[in-house]
Amino acid sequence: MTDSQDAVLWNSMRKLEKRFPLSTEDKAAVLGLPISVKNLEPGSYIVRDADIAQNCCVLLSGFAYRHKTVGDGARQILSIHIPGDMVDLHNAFLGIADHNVQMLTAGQVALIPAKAVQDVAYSYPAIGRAMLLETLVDGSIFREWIANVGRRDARSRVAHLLCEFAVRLQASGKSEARNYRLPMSQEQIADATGLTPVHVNRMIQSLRRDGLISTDKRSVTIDNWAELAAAGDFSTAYLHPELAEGEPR
Amino acid sequence: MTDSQDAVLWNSMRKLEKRFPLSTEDKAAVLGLPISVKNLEPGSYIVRDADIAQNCCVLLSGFAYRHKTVGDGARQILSIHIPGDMVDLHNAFLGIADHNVQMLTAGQVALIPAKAVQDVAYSYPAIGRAMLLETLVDGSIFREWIANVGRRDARSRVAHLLCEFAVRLQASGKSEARNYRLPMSQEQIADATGLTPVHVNRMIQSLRRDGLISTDKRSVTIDNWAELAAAGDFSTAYLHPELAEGEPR
DNA sequence: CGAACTTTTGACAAGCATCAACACGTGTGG
DNA sequence: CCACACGTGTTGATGCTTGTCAAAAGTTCG
Repeated sequence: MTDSQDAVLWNSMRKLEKRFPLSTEDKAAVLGLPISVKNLEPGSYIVRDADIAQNCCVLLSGFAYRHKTVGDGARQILSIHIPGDMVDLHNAFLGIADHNVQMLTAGQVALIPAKAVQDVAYSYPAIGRAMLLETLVDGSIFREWIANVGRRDARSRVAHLLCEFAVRLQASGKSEARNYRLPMSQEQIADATGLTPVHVNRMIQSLRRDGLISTDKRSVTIDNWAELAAAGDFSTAYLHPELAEGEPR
Repeated sequence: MTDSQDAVLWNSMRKLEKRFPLSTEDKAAVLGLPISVKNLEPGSYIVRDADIAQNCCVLLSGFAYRHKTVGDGARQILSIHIPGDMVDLHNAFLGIADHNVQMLTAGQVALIPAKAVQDVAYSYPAIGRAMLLETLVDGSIFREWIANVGRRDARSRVAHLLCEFAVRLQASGKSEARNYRLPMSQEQIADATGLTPVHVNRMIQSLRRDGLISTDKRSVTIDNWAELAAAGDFSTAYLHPELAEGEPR
Protein backbone atom coordinates (compact mmCIF):
# COMPACT_ATOMS: atom_id res chain seq x y z
CA MET A 1 0.00 0.00 0.00
CA THR A 2 1.43 3.37 -0.91
CA ASP A 3 1.44 6.36 1.38
CA SER A 4 -1.18 8.13 -0.66
CA GLN A 5 -3.49 5.16 -0.47
CA ASP A 6 -2.88 5.11 3.22
CA ALA A 7 -3.84 8.75 3.37
CA VAL A 8 -7.13 8.24 1.61
CA LEU A 9 -8.07 5.37 3.87
CA TRP A 10 -7.31 7.56 6.84
CA ASN A 11 -9.60 10.08 5.36
CA SER A 12 -12.58 7.80 5.12
CA MET A 13 -11.83 6.40 8.51
CA ARG A 14 -12.07 9.88 9.93
CA LYS A 15 -15.49 10.01 8.41
CA LEU A 16 -16.47 6.75 10.06
CA GLU A 17 -15.06 8.03 13.29
CA LYS A 18 -17.13 11.18 13.16
CA ARG A 19 -20.04 9.05 14.17
CA PHE A 20 -18.40 6.94 16.82
CA PRO A 21 -14.93 6.95 18.40
CA LEU A 22 -12.61 4.13 17.38
CA SER A 23 -9.85 2.65 19.53
CA THR A 24 -6.27 2.27 18.39
CA GLU A 25 -6.84 -1.39 17.52
CA ASP A 26 -9.97 -0.51 15.58
CA LYS A 27 -8.06 2.02 13.56
CA ALA A 28 -5.25 -0.42 12.94
CA ALA A 29 -7.78 -2.94 11.68
CA VAL A 30 -9.20 -0.43 9.23
CA LEU A 31 -5.77 0.58 8.02
CA GLY A 32 -4.85 -3.06 7.63
CA LEU A 33 -7.65 -3.72 5.16
CA PRO A 34 -6.41 -4.89 1.78
CA ILE A 35 -7.39 -2.23 -0.71
CA SER A 36 -6.83 -1.63 -4.36
CA VAL A 37 -7.26 1.84 -5.76
CA LYS A 38 -8.81 2.31 -9.17
CA ASN A 39 -9.22 5.32 -11.42
CA LEU A 40 -12.60 5.55 -13.05
CA GLU A 41 -13.99 7.53 -15.98
CA PRO A 42 -17.23 9.48 -15.78
CA GLY A 43 -20.11 7.11 -16.37
CA SER A 44 -18.27 3.92 -15.50
CA TYR A 45 -20.14 1.46 -13.34
CA ILE A 46 -19.00 0.58 -9.85
CA VAL A 47 -21.85 -1.89 -9.30
CA ARG A 48 -24.55 -3.15 -11.61
CA ASP A 49 -28.04 -4.15 -10.55
CA ALA A 50 -28.20 -7.89 -9.77
CA ASP A 51 -24.42 -8.19 -9.52
CA ILE A 52 -23.03 -10.51 -6.91
CA ALA A 53 -20.82 -8.28 -4.83
CA GLN A 54 -17.15 -9.10 -4.58
CA ASN A 55 -15.94 -5.79 -3.28
CA CYS A 56 -17.00 -2.96 -1.13
CA CYS A 57 -16.11 0.42 -2.44
CA VAL A 58 -15.05 3.68 -0.82
CA LEU A 59 -15.25 6.79 -2.97
CA LEU A 60 -11.94 8.61 -2.67
CA SER A 61 -12.42 11.42 -5.16
CA GLY A 62 -15.06 12.42 -7.64
CA PHE A 63 -18.81 11.91 -7.40
CA ALA A 64 -21.00 8.86 -7.87
CA TYR A 65 -24.70 8.11 -7.89
CA ARG A 66 -27.01 5.19 -7.32
CA HIS A 67 -29.89 4.52 -9.65
CA LYS A 68 -32.55 2.05 -10.71
CA THR A 69 -34.42 1.53 -13.92
CA VAL A 70 -38.17 0.93 -13.89
CA GLY A 71 -40.26 -1.06 -16.34
CA ASP A 72 -40.72 1.54 -19.05
CA GLY A 73 -37.02 2.32 -19.10
CA ALA A 74 -37.19 5.46 -16.99
CA ARG A 75 -34.33 5.94 -14.59
CA GLN A 76 -34.57 7.04 -10.98
CA ILE A 77 -31.52 8.37 -9.21
CA LEU A 78 -31.54 7.28 -5.57
CA SER A 79 -28.65 9.20 -4.07
CA ILE A 80 -25.57 11.19 -4.86
CA HIS A 81 -22.24 10.39 -3.25
CA ILE A 82 -19.33 12.57 -2.43
CA PRO A 83 -15.74 11.66 -1.59
CA GLY A 84 -15.46 9.71 1.63
CA ASP A 85 -18.77 7.89 1.20
CA MET A 86 -18.87 4.12 1.40
CA VAL A 87 -20.84 3.67 -1.72
CA ASP A 88 -21.96 0.09 -1.40
CA LEU A 89 -21.84 -1.16 2.14
CA HIS A 90 -25.15 -2.89 1.41
CA ASN A 91 -23.52 -4.90 -1.33
CA ALA A 92 -20.81 -6.16 0.96
CA PHE A 93 -23.43 -7.53 3.31
CA LEU A 94 -26.51 -8.22 1.23
CA GLY A 95 -24.68 -10.08 -1.51
CA ILE A 96 -26.90 -9.27 -4.50
CA ALA A 97 -27.02 -5.66 -5.68
CA ASP A 98 -30.50 -4.19 -5.95
CA HIS A 99 -29.44 -1.10 -7.91
CA ASN A 100 -26.63 0.40 -9.95
CA VAL A 101 -23.80 2.59 -8.75
CA GLN A 102 -22.14 4.71 -11.37
CA MET A 103 -19.52 7.45 -11.48
CA LEU A 104 -20.89 10.92 -12.09
CA THR A 105 -17.46 12.41 -12.71
CA ALA A 106 -14.02 10.93 -13.05
CA GLY A 107 -12.60 9.82 -9.72
CA GLN A 108 -10.82 7.28 -7.61
CA VAL A 109 -12.28 4.45 -5.60
CA ALA A 110 -10.76 2.05 -3.10
CA LEU A 111 -11.98 -1.51 -3.48
CA ILE A 112 -12.01 -3.72 -0.41
CA PRO A 113 -12.97 -7.39 -0.65
CA ALA A 114 -16.48 -7.79 0.74
CA LYS A 115 -15.36 -10.64 2.95
CA ALA A 116 -12.69 -8.47 4.56
CA VAL A 117 -15.24 -5.76 5.32
CA GLN A 118 -17.56 -8.27 6.88
CA ASP A 119 -14.78 -9.77 8.98
CA VAL A 120 -13.62 -6.44 10.30
CA ALA A 121 -17.18 -5.40 11.13
CA TYR A 122 -17.69 -8.65 12.92
CA SER A 123 -14.39 -8.74 14.82
CA TYR A 124 -14.31 -5.07 15.80
CA PRO A 125 -17.72 -4.12 17.14
CA ALA A 126 -16.94 -0.42 17.13
CA ILE A 127 -16.31 -0.59 13.40
CA GLY A 128 -19.46 -2.59 12.84
CA ARG A 129 -21.31 0.01 14.77
CA ALA A 130 -19.82 2.87 12.79
CA MET A 131 -20.98 1.11 9.64
CA LEU A 132 -24.44 0.65 11.12
CA LEU A 133 -24.61 4.39 11.81
CA GLU A 134 -23.45 5.17 8.29
CA THR A 135 -26.20 2.92 6.98
CA LEU A 136 -28.79 4.52 9.22
CA VAL A 137 -27.94 8.01 8.04
CA ASP A 138 -28.17 6.76 4.46
CA GLY A 139 -31.60 5.42 5.30
CA SER A 140 -32.65 8.79 6.66
CA ILE A 141 -31.62 10.46 3.41
CA PHE A 142 -33.58 7.90 1.41
CA ARG A 143 -36.67 8.65 3.48
CA GLU A 144 -36.31 12.36 2.82
CA TRP A 145 -36.04 11.64 -0.89
CA ILE A 146 -39.25 9.61 -0.79
CA ALA A 147 -40.98 12.64 0.69
CA ASN A 148 -39.27 14.90 -1.83
CA VAL A 149 -40.42 13.08 -4.94
CA GLY A 150 -43.71 12.00 -3.38
CA ARG A 151 -45.09 15.17 -1.90
CA ARG A 152 -43.27 18.28 -3.05
CA ASP A 153 -43.90 20.22 -6.23
CA ALA A 154 -41.32 20.53 -8.96
CA ARG A 155 -39.76 23.79 -7.83
CA SER A 156 -39.38 22.56 -4.25
CA ARG A 157 -37.82 19.29 -5.36
CA VAL A 158 -35.11 21.03 -7.29
CA ALA A 159 -34.49 23.57 -4.54
CA HIS A 160 -34.28 20.77 -1.99
CA LEU A 161 -31.67 18.93 -4.02
CA LEU A 162 -29.57 22.07 -4.33
CA CYS A 163 -29.78 22.64 -0.56
CA GLU A 164 -28.81 19.08 0.29
CA PHE A 165 -25.81 19.28 -1.96
CA ALA A 166 -24.67 22.55 -0.46
CA VAL A 167 -24.87 21.26 3.09
CA ARG A 168 -23.21 17.94 2.41
CA LEU A 169 -20.40 19.43 0.39
CA GLN A 170 -19.74 22.01 3.04
CA ALA A 171 -19.82 19.42 5.83
CA SER A 172 -17.28 17.35 3.94
CA GLY A 173 -15.03 20.36 3.63
CA LYS A 174 -15.03 20.08 -0.15
CA SER A 175 -16.66 23.36 -0.87
CA GLU A 176 -17.89 26.68 0.41
CA ALA A 177 -21.40 27.08 1.63
CA ARG A 178 -22.68 29.47 -1.02
CA ASN A 179 -20.89 28.31 -4.11
CA TYR A 180 -20.21 24.85 -5.39
CA ARG A 181 -19.74 22.83 -8.49
CA LEU A 182 -22.76 20.66 -9.22
CA PRO A 183 -21.55 17.81 -11.40
CA MET A 184 -25.01 16.91 -12.67
CA SER A 185 -26.66 17.65 -15.99
CA GLN A 186 -30.26 18.84 -15.87
CA GLU A 187 -31.25 15.45 -17.17
CA GLN A 188 -29.64 13.84 -14.12
CA ILE A 189 -31.32 16.34 -11.83
CA ALA A 190 -34.57 15.31 -13.51
CA ASP A 191 -33.89 11.64 -12.80
CA ALA A 192 -33.15 12.48 -9.17
CA THR A 193 -36.32 14.50 -8.70
CA GLY A 194 -38.76 12.44 -10.74
CA LEU A 195 -39.25 15.20 -13.32
CA THR A 196 -38.42 15.73 -16.98
CA PRO A 197 -35.29 17.62 -18.04
CA VAL A 198 -37.41 20.30 -19.67
CA HIS A 199 -39.32 20.98 -16.51
CA VAL A 200 -36.15 20.99 -14.40
CA ASN A 201 -34.81 23.63 -16.73
CA ARG A 202 -37.87 25.77 -16.15
CA MET A 203 -37.68 25.38 -12.39
CA ILE A 204 -34.02 26.36 -12.34
CA GLN A 205 -34.90 29.41 -14.39
CA SER A 206 -37.60 30.23 -11.89
CA LEU A 207 -35.14 29.98 -9.01
CA ARG A 208 -32.73 32.20 -10.91
CA ARG A 209 -35.40 34.72 -11.83
CA ASP A 210 -36.43 35.01 -8.19
CA GLY A 211 -32.85 35.67 -7.17
CA LEU A 212 -32.40 32.52 -5.09
CA ILE A 213 -29.51 31.11 -7.08
CA SER A 214 -27.32 31.92 -10.02
CA THR A 215 -25.51 29.45 -12.21
CA ASP A 216 -22.47 29.54 -14.42
CA LYS A 217 -21.89 26.36 -16.40
CA ARG A 218 -22.16 23.72 -13.71
CA SER A 219 -21.33 25.91 -10.77
CA VAL A 220 -24.15 26.99 -8.52
CA THR A 221 -24.17 30.07 -6.33
CA ILE A 222 -26.77 30.37 -3.64
CA ASP A 223 -27.72 34.04 -3.50
CA ASN A 224 -30.42 33.73 -0.87
CA TRP A 225 -30.05 30.74 1.37
CA ALA A 226 -33.06 31.47 3.54
CA GLU A 227 -35.42 31.69 0.61
CA LEU A 228 -33.92 28.71 -1.18
CA ALA A 229 -34.28 26.58 1.95
CA ALA A 230 -37.86 27.79 2.30
CA ALA A 231 -38.58 27.04 -1.35
CA GLY A 232 -37.13 23.57 -0.94
CA ASP A 233 -38.78 22.97 2.44
CA PHE A 234 -35.30 22.10 3.55
CA SER A 235 -34.07 21.36 7.04
CA THR A 236 -30.79 19.69 7.91
CA ALA A 237 -32.32 17.39 10.52
CA TYR A 238 -32.47 14.37 8.23
CA LEU A 239 -28.73 14.57 7.59
CA HIS A 240 -28.23 14.07 11.32
CA PRO A 241 -25.63 16.77 11.76
CA GLU A 242 -25.68 16.07 15.49
CA LEU A 243 -23.52 13.05 14.73
CA ALA A 244 -20.80 15.01 13.00
CA GLU A 245 -17.76 16.03 14.98
CA GLY A 246 -17.19 19.73 15.46
CA GLU A 247 -13.51 19.39 14.59
CA PRO A 248 -12.30 21.95 12.07
CA ARG A 249 -10.56 20.69 8.99
CA MET B 1 -41.53 -11.26 31.95
CA THR B 2 -44.52 -13.43 31.21
CA ASP B 3 -44.40 -16.47 29.00
CA SER B 4 -46.33 -14.76 26.28
CA GLN B 5 -43.93 -11.83 26.22
CA ASP B 6 -41.16 -14.34 26.05
CA ALA B 7 -42.87 -15.95 23.12
CA VAL B 8 -43.17 -12.74 21.16
CA LEU B 9 -39.52 -11.90 21.72
CA TRP B 10 -38.63 -15.33 20.46
CA ASN B 11 -40.67 -14.56 17.44
CA SER B 12 -38.83 -11.42 16.51
CA MET B 13 -35.56 -13.09 17.27
CA ARG B 14 -36.40 -15.78 14.77
CA LYS B 15 -36.83 -12.97 12.31
CA LEU B 16 -33.42 -11.54 13.15
CA GLU B 17 -31.98 -14.99 12.85
CA LYS B 18 -33.39 -15.51 9.39
CA ARG B 19 -30.71 -13.23 8.17
CA PHE B 20 -27.80 -14.55 10.19
CA PRO B 21 -27.40 -17.47 12.60
CA LEU B 22 -27.12 -16.62 16.28
CA SER B 23 -25.26 -18.64 18.87
CA THR B 24 -26.80 -19.81 22.14
CA GLU B 25 -25.24 -16.91 24.03
CA ASP B 26 -26.50 -14.45 21.44
CA LYS B 27 -29.99 -15.78 21.83
CA ALA B 28 -29.75 -15.66 25.59
CA ALA B 29 -28.67 -12.03 25.35
CA VAL B 30 -31.68 -11.17 23.23
CA LEU B 31 -34.04 -13.01 25.56
CA GLY B 32 -32.45 -11.26 28.50
CA LEU B 33 -33.32 -7.81 27.21
CA PRO B 34 -35.59 -5.86 29.52
CA ILE B 35 -38.82 -5.32 27.67
CA SER B 36 -42.14 -3.81 28.49
CA VAL B 37 -45.13 -4.70 26.38
CA LYS B 38 -47.69 -2.08 25.55
CA ASN B 39 -51.09 -2.24 23.89
CA LEU B 40 -51.69 0.54 21.42
CA GLU B 41 -54.78 1.93 19.73
CA PRO B 42 -54.97 2.56 16.02
CA GLY B 43 -53.39 5.93 15.28
CA SER B 44 -51.32 6.17 18.43
CA TYR B 45 -47.78 7.37 17.99
CA ILE B 46 -44.80 5.16 18.72
CA VAL B 47 -42.30 7.87 17.84
CA ARG B 48 -42.73 11.50 16.92
CA ASP B 49 -40.49 13.43 14.55
CA ALA B 50 -37.70 15.21 16.49
CA ASP B 51 -38.22 13.04 19.57
CA ILE B 52 -35.19 12.02 21.52
CA ALA B 53 -35.37 8.26 21.52
CA GLN B 54 -35.56 6.47 24.84
CA ASN B 55 -36.74 3.14 23.59
CA CYS B 56 -36.43 0.86 20.66
CA CYS B 57 -39.62 -0.79 19.63
CA VAL B 58 -40.46 -4.20 18.21
CA LEU B 59 -43.87 -4.58 16.64
CA LEU B 60 -45.48 -7.69 18.12
CA SER B 61 -48.92 -7.54 16.58
CA GLY B 62 -50.82 -5.13 14.39
CA PHE B 63 -49.44 -2.84 11.71
CA ALA B 64 -47.54 0.43 11.88
CA TYR B 65 -46.26 3.00 9.42
CA ARG B 66 -43.60 5.66 9.23
CA HIS B 67 -44.34 9.06 7.82
CA LYS B 68 -43.14 12.61 7.40
CA THR B 69 -44.92 15.87 6.88
CA VAL B 70 -43.69 18.36 4.29
CA GLY B 71 -43.97 22.13 4.31
CA ASP B 72 -47.47 22.53 2.95
CA GLY B 73 -48.83 19.98 5.40
CA ALA B 74 -48.94 17.05 3.01
CA ARG B 75 -48.01 13.71 4.49
CA GLN B 76 -45.75 11.10 2.93
CA ILE B 77 -45.85 7.55 4.20
CA LEU B 78 -42.36 6.04 4.10
CA SER B 79 -42.96 2.40 4.94
CA ILE B 80 -45.45 -0.03 6.34
CA HIS B 81 -44.52 -2.44 9.09
CA ILE B 82 -45.82 -5.85 9.93
CA PRO B 83 -45.48 -7.88 13.12
CA GLY B 84 -41.90 -8.83 13.87
CA ASP B 85 -40.42 -5.65 12.42
CA MET B 86 -38.07 -3.56 14.52
CA VAL B 87 -39.80 -0.34 13.85
CA ASP B 88 -37.23 2.16 15.02
CA LEU B 89 -33.77 0.71 15.15
CA HIS B 90 -32.57 4.03 13.73
CA ASN B 91 -33.94 5.84 16.72
CA ALA B 92 -32.07 3.66 19.14
CA PHE B 93 -28.81 4.54 17.44
CA LEU B 94 -29.30 7.93 15.84
CA GLY B 95 -30.82 9.55 18.90
CA ILE B 96 -33.09 12.11 17.28
CA ALA B 97 -36.06 10.83 15.29
CA ASP B 98 -36.30 12.17 11.74
CA HIS B 99 -39.86 10.96 11.15
CA ASN B 100 -42.99 9.71 12.87
CA VAL B 101 -43.97 6.12 13.56
CA GLN B 102 -47.63 5.51 14.14
CA MET B 103 -49.91 2.50 14.59
CA LEU B 104 -52.04 1.69 11.59
CA THR B 105 -54.19 -0.77 13.52
CA ALA B 106 -54.44 -1.71 17.16
CA GLY B 107 -51.54 -3.86 18.25
CA GLN B 108 -48.84 -4.68 20.75
CA VAL B 109 -45.29 -3.40 20.86
CA ALA B 110 -42.32 -4.40 22.99
CA LEU B 111 -40.30 -1.44 24.21
CA ILE B 112 -36.62 -1.99 24.88
CA PRO B 113 -34.47 0.79 26.34
CA ALA B 114 -32.32 2.19 23.55
CA LYS B 115 -29.23 1.86 25.68
CA ALA B 116 -29.86 -1.86 26.17
CA VAL B 117 -30.22 -2.36 22.43
CA GLN B 118 -27.01 -0.52 21.78
CA ASP B 119 -25.17 -2.53 24.43
CA VAL B 120 -26.32 -5.85 23.11
CA ALA B 121 -25.42 -4.89 19.55
CA TYR B 122 -22.02 -3.80 20.73
CA SER B 123 -21.28 -6.79 22.99
CA TYR B 124 -22.65 -9.48 20.71
CA PRO B 125 -21.34 -8.84 17.21
CA ALA B 126 -23.66 -11.39 15.64
CA ILE B 127 -26.63 -9.45 16.94
CA GLY B 128 -25.17 -6.16 15.77
CA ARG B 129 -24.71 -7.71 12.41
CA ALA B 130 -28.25 -9.02 12.27
CA MET B 131 -29.43 -5.50 13.02
CA LEU B 132 -27.19 -4.12 10.29
CA LEU B 133 -28.74 -6.55 7.82
CA GLU B 134 -32.22 -5.59 8.95
CA THR B 135 -31.31 -1.95 8.38
CA LEU B 136 -29.84 -2.69 4.97
CA VAL B 137 -32.98 -4.45 3.79
CA ASP B 138 -35.01 -1.50 5.07
CA GLY B 139 -32.78 0.73 3.00
CA SER B 140 -33.40 -1.38 -0.07
CA ILE B 141 -37.14 -1.01 0.39
CA PHE B 142 -36.77 2.76 0.75
CA ARG B 143 -34.87 2.88 -2.52
CA GLU B 144 -37.59 0.96 -4.29
CA TRP B 145 -40.14 3.40 -2.92
CA ILE B 146 -38.15 6.34 -4.26
CA ALA B 147 -38.33 4.74 -7.70
CA ASN B 148 -42.01 3.96 -7.18
CA VAL B 149 -43.13 7.49 -6.39
CA GLY B 150 -40.52 9.07 -8.64
CA ARG B 151 -40.86 7.21 -11.88
CA ARG B 152 -43.97 5.05 -12.06
CA ASP B 153 -47.43 6.20 -13.08
CA ALA B 154 -50.35 6.16 -10.68
CA ARG B 155 -51.70 2.74 -11.60
CA SER B 156 -48.29 1.11 -11.30
CA ARG B 157 -47.63 2.71 -7.94
CA VAL B 158 -50.79 1.30 -6.44
CA ALA B 159 -50.23 -2.12 -8.01
CA HIS B 160 -46.68 -2.14 -6.70
CA LEU B 161 -47.81 -1.40 -3.17
CA LEU B 162 -50.35 -4.22 -3.31
CA CYS B 163 -47.69 -6.64 -4.56
CA GLU B 164 -45.19 -5.68 -1.88
CA PHE B 165 -47.78 -6.19 0.81
CA ALA B 166 -48.76 -9.60 -0.54
CA VAL B 167 -45.18 -10.84 -0.64
CA ARG B 168 -44.19 -9.49 2.75
CA LEU B 169 -47.29 -10.79 4.48
CA GLN B 170 -46.86 -14.18 2.96
CA ALA B 171 -43.16 -14.31 3.87
CA SER B 172 -44.05 -13.47 7.45
CA GLY B 173 -46.54 -16.32 7.51
CA LYS B 174 -49.33 -13.93 8.41
CA SER B 175 -51.41 -14.42 5.33
CA GLU B 176 -52.02 -16.37 2.18
CA ALA B 177 -50.47 -15.29 -1.06
CA ARG B 178 -53.62 -14.34 -2.94
CA ASN B 179 -55.79 -12.90 -0.25
CA TYR B 180 -54.98 -10.57 2.58
CA ARG B 181 -56.35 -7.88 4.75
CA LEU B 182 -54.98 -4.47 3.83
CA PRO B 183 -55.31 -2.27 6.89
CA MET B 184 -54.98 0.99 4.97
CA SER B 185 -57.61 3.48 3.90
CA GLN B 186 -57.37 4.80 0.35
CA GLU B 187 -56.20 8.07 1.83
CA GLN B 188 -53.27 6.26 3.44
CA ILE B 189 -52.51 4.46 0.18
CA ALA B 190 -52.49 7.90 -1.42
CA ASP B 191 -49.98 9.17 1.13
CA ALA B 192 -47.80 6.14 0.49
CA THR B 193 -47.83 6.52 -3.27
CA GLY B 194 -47.68 10.31 -3.57
CA LEU B 195 -51.17 10.53 -5.07
CA THR B 196 -54.54 11.91 -4.00
CA PRO B 197 -57.19 9.67 -2.43
CA VAL B 198 -59.54 10.34 -5.35
CA HIS B 199 -57.02 9.18 -7.87
CA VAL B 200 -56.09 6.11 -5.82
CA ASN B 201 -59.74 5.22 -5.86
CA ARG B 202 -59.80 5.42 -9.64
CA MET B 203 -56.68 3.32 -10.00
CA ILE B 204 -58.06 0.62 -7.71
CA GLN B 205 -61.21 0.61 -9.78
CA SER B 206 -59.10 0.24 -12.88
CA LEU B 207 -57.26 -2.75 -11.39
CA ARG B 208 -60.58 -4.28 -10.44
CA ARG B 209 -62.14 -3.62 -13.83
CA ASP B 210 -59.22 -5.33 -15.54
CA GLY B 211 -59.62 -8.39 -13.34
CA LEU B 212 -56.29 -8.07 -11.53
CA ILE B 213 -57.72 -7.76 -8.04
CA SER B 214 -60.99 -7.78 -6.22
CA THR B 215 -61.71 -6.12 -2.91
CA ASP B 216 -64.21 -6.65 -0.16
CA LYS B 217 -64.06 -4.02 2.55
CA ARG B 218 -60.37 -3.93 3.37
CA SER B 219 -59.53 -7.38 2.15
CA VAL B 220 -57.74 -7.69 -1.15
CA THR B 221 -57.78 -10.70 -3.41
CA ILE B 222 -55.25 -10.96 -6.17
CA ASP B 223 -57.02 -12.56 -9.10
CA ASN B 224 -54.16 -12.38 -11.56
CA TRP B 225 -50.77 -12.21 -9.94
CA ALA B 226 -48.78 -12.17 -13.16
CA GLU B 227 -50.66 -9.19 -14.55
CA LEU B 228 -50.68 -7.33 -11.26
CA ALA B 229 -46.94 -7.76 -10.90
CA ALA B 230 -46.51 -6.59 -14.49
CA ALA B 231 -48.77 -3.61 -13.90
CA GLY B 232 -46.79 -2.72 -10.78
CA ASP B 233 -43.43 -3.41 -12.41
CA PHE B 234 -42.86 -5.59 -9.39
CA SER B 235 -39.99 -7.93 -8.69
CA THR B 236 -39.12 -9.38 -5.29
CA ALA B 237 -35.40 -8.73 -5.66
CA TYR B 238 -35.41 -5.58 -3.56
CA LEU B 239 -36.91 -7.46 -0.61
CA HIS B 240 -33.81 -9.65 -0.66
CA PRO B 241 -35.63 -12.95 -0.31
CA GLU B 242 -32.29 -14.71 -0.67
CA LEU B 243 -31.64 -13.79 2.96
CA ALA B 244 -34.77 -15.45 4.27
CA GLU B 245 -34.52 -18.94 5.66
CA GLY B 246 -36.38 -21.62 3.80
CA GLU B 247 -37.74 -23.06 7.04
CA PRO B 248 -41.48 -23.67 6.98
CA ARG B 249 -43.56 -22.21 9.72
C1' DC C 1 -80.27 5.19 14.74
C1' DG C 2 -77.20 8.72 13.96
C1' DA C 3 -72.34 10.57 13.64
C1' DA C 4 -68.01 10.09 11.65
C1' DC C 5 -65.33 8.13 8.42
C1' DT C 6 -64.47 6.10 3.93
C1' DT C 7 -65.46 5.18 -0.83
C1' DT C 8 -67.34 6.74 -5.06
C1' DT C 9 -68.77 9.96 -8.76
C1' DG C 10 -68.57 14.04 -11.82
C1' DA C 11 -67.01 18.44 -13.63
C1' DC C 12 -63.27 21.15 -14.12
C1' DA C 13 -58.45 23.04 -13.52
C1' DA C 14 -53.58 22.82 -13.37
C1' DG C 15 -49.04 21.06 -13.27
C1' DC C 16 -46.06 18.67 -15.61
C1' DA C 17 -44.99 15.82 -19.85
C1' DT C 18 -44.26 15.49 -24.64
C1' DC C 19 -42.51 16.80 -28.95
C1' DA C 20 -39.83 19.45 -31.81
C1' DA C 21 -36.77 22.86 -32.88
C1' DC C 22 -33.04 25.94 -31.93
C1' DA C 23 -28.86 27.83 -29.45
C1' DC C 24 -24.63 27.21 -27.34
C1' DG C 25 -20.12 25.34 -26.05
C1' DT C 26 -16.66 21.79 -26.60
C1' DG C 27 -13.88 18.71 -28.67
C1' DT C 28 -12.30 16.39 -32.80
C1' DG C 29 -10.77 15.30 -37.18
C1' DG C 30 -10.13 16.73 -41.87
C1' DC D 1 -8.21 26.47 -38.56
C1' DC D 2 -12.51 25.49 -39.91
C1' DA D 3 -16.38 22.22 -40.13
C1' DC D 4 -18.95 19.30 -37.92
C1' DA D 5 -20.94 16.29 -34.55
C1' DC D 6 -22.36 15.85 -29.98
C1' DG D 7 -24.06 16.82 -25.61
C1' DT D 8 -26.45 20.13 -23.00
C1' DG D 9 -29.42 23.94 -22.14
C1' DT D 10 -33.46 26.71 -23.78
C1' DT D 11 -37.91 27.83 -25.84
C1' DG D 12 -42.74 27.27 -27.46
C1' DA D 13 -47.04 24.82 -28.50
C1' DT D 14 -49.98 21.38 -27.10
C1' DG D 15 -52.03 17.56 -24.47
C1' DC D 16 -52.56 14.24 -20.89
C1' DT D 17 -52.23 12.69 -16.24
C1' DT D 18 -53.32 13.85 -11.98
C1' DG D 19 -55.22 17.30 -8.67
C1' DT D 20 -59.15 19.98 -6.82
C1' DC D 21 -63.64 20.68 -5.20
C1' DA D 22 -68.01 19.24 -3.93
C1' DA D 23 -71.51 16.14 -3.06
C1' DA D 24 -73.68 11.59 -2.66
C1' DA D 25 -73.59 6.79 -1.24
C1' DG D 26 -71.85 3.27 1.65
C1' DT D 27 -69.72 1.58 6.05
C1' DT D 28 -68.61 1.29 10.98
C1' DC D 29 -69.50 1.84 15.55
C1' DG D 30 -71.26 3.67 19.70
